[in-house]
Amino acid sequence: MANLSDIIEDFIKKMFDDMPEGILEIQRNEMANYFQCAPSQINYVLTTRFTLERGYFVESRRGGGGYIRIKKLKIREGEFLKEIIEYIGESISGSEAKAIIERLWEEEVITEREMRILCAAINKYNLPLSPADQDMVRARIMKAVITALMDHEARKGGN
Amino acid sequence: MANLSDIIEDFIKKMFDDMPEGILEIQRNEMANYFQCAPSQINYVLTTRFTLERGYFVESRRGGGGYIRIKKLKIREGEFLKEIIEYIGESISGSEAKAIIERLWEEEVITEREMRILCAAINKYNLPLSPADQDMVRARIMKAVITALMDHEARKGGN
DNA sequence: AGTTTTTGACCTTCTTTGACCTTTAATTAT
DNA sequence: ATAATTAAAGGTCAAAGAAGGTCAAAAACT
Repeated sequence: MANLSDIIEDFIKKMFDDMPEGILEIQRNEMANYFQCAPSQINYVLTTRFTLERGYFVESRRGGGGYIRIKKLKIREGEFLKEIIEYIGESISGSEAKAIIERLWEEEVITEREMRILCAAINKYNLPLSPADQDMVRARIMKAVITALMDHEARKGGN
Repeated sequence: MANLSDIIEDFIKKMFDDMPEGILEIQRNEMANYFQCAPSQINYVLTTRFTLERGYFVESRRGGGGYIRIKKLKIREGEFLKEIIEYIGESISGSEAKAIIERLWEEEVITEREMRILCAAINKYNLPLSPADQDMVRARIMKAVITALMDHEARKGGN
């Protein structure tokens, strides 16, 4: 984990621990200065790690007194899994799939054990197919599993 | 006598001696440089020697700060799950796979939820491939998942 | 002959940097 | 007071850099 983007990502995520509201404001230049990097690297981290699919919403304002505000989204039980299924679509890369699985765990939709099961099932070394087929099969597996989870929840809840 | 691939294999395996967690990270180019070989030879060694069947799990990431992570799976000898993996082999039909999953549930190796997750993952309707490929991919997924479960249990159970 | 290993050319993904741009607030000049 | 200017943010985009991946042909074993 030697790259700066990951370090910045972790740093920001830790800042959320002190923010019970789940809303955080940062100054781009201050942060860039702290990490001794180009300011645009902060944007890079935000656009690759703090996306909607990963459960964050980013707003900002320029000019004097400007800021970047990052909100950690609270999931809406009923629609959360449905949205993820839509996001997955027909094909998904290994790294995106992994991000989704991690998010499901963070949101406590799946257990750690289940996370491991899923990661194993979609790992490219375990899917001996052409890259394009891998992405397609991965999307199918992900959607099937999430659908199964939804069904399970529904049955439990409705009895 | 020993060819380069064997030497690299041994070298990597020795590196595990210093890693009590059984998780190792290497740099492909660094390693290729050390052994004065083509970088792709490292991939060759990984795909032929560090497979699930041999008890390893490989993940990687490209780009700056990229890496190849090799996990030596912790598996207790003589475990029931190991027999199942052998039984699965290279290819398995949907009905056989389903029977195995149900058996795992009956033996309380997996929860009901996990059973549903697995059944969804290996269902033929979710694997848009030729029948032969389906059976092969299904076997891979089953083995990967069972291996992940064994590793998870072994790590949890205080090594 | 058949299988395994080795090599190399070419590809994809992810990160970092920098030059240039836009928006907003604060200050200054009229 | 208002308009013009300056300062203070943040934004964009493309190029360069830093990994790792793939595939098939050639070479070396058995």
